Amino acid sequence: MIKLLIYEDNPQLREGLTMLINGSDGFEVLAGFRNCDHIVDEVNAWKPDIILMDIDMPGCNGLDGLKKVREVNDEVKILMLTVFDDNKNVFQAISNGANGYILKKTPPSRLLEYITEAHTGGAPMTASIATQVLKMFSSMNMDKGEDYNLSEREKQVLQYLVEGYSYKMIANEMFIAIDTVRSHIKKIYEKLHVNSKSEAVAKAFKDKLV
Amino acid sequence: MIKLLIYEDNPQLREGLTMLINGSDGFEVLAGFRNCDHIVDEVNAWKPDIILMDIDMPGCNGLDGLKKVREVNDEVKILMLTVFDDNKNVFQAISNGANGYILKKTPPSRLLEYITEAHTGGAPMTASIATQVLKMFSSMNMDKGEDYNLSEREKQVLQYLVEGYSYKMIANEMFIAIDTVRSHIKKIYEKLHVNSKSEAVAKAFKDKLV
DNA sequence: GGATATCTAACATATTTATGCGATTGCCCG
DNA sequence: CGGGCAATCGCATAAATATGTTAGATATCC
Repeated sequence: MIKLLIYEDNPQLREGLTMLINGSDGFEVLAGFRNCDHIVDEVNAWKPDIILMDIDMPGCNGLDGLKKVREVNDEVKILMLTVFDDNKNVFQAISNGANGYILKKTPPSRLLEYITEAHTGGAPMTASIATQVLKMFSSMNMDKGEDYNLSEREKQVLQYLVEGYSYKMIANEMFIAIDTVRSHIKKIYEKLHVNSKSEAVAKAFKDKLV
Repeated sequence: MIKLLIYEDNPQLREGLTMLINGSDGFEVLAGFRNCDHIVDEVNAWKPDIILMDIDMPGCNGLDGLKKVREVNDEVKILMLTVFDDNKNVFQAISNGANGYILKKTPPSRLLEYITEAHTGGAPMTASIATQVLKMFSSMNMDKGEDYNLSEREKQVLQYLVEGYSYKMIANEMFIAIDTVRSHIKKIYEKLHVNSKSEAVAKAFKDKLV
């Protein structure tokens, strides 16, 4: 038996969801609330498996509720419900530990599937939401800027620089003379078009050389 | 009518998918191939709406195929098929522009739904895949590490350091004496627990202070 | 009023970096 | 075989940075 709490400010929708879910075998709605002002207490009291959480609620909204619950409970699965596939909210919800993100217009049959999936550890999301997520993903560039043709040895030295080593320490770590370290670094500066250690470090981060 | 190409090295599975899909109204499998060595030509010739692409194929695998197609065609929807919800591959596929990522064990009825969703612009993925994606998301921390209580002025100075300015240049930019710059930087080092410019720069990047 | 913090500034000194001009040893490639 | 290049070292010098100590002016908080 999967036990649920519902947070949804619209009474019609709340009742509708409750009836739908209670009318299905293996599901039980423990209670429904119109906002999540006291969600932590409520979760502690009812110990649900799943929470259906509307995003747009007066008072404490769904994202706040999500955060409040996650501060004290990582177990309960939280499905976010929303009317739009709003980029920003999706992102917020995901990084705050939501277990799924589905549109309210999801047909009832699908909703029950989603609940089941969430209960078994999946992360259900409607295809349109998934599109948002994937777009976000590919927009956060994972491409490694330029290459600069650094030699192996130069890459090692740069690595040490990034980690805050002095020339002397690098020489020790690499078993070479400090003057050799200088030589390498001079070459690195040429290749990166910089002329100081901190610029090289900055460039290494920016271009994801490290 | 949704037109598909199938790339799958296992003949049984390829035939099975073809029969399943051709047996359903509104779908048509144009052709099936055992690897994607000539995928660009094939896509140009057949002009499919959707490509079902196995990840694990001998010769040119699914990820390579994905890349090759995306170099010349952003329109066709590509659904990746896989036996495992392998973290690394999911990630690769997503950043290379796949439109969905589904497990082969997906029941036939669902598969057709997924194809339809992809065709209408959605990004179908099975719940277990979505879990992977969400995990990746929350692991790539968007949280701004610590705060370090840098004062306004100190933040400005750090900003200049990150941009590769020397003390002298910073003094000029900020209309203060170079000794004052020194003072600020000393304080910054204390607060960040570092003792060199490049360490401070590195920390600024790591903790997203800039 | 006193404690605390920031911003400002100065002086001294030791260490580190940046730069230039070498040189030798291998190694690969045409 | 000779030319190019990476890797190794040396020396010298100028510039930048790190560290310590001190201190006045201001603002804020209790």
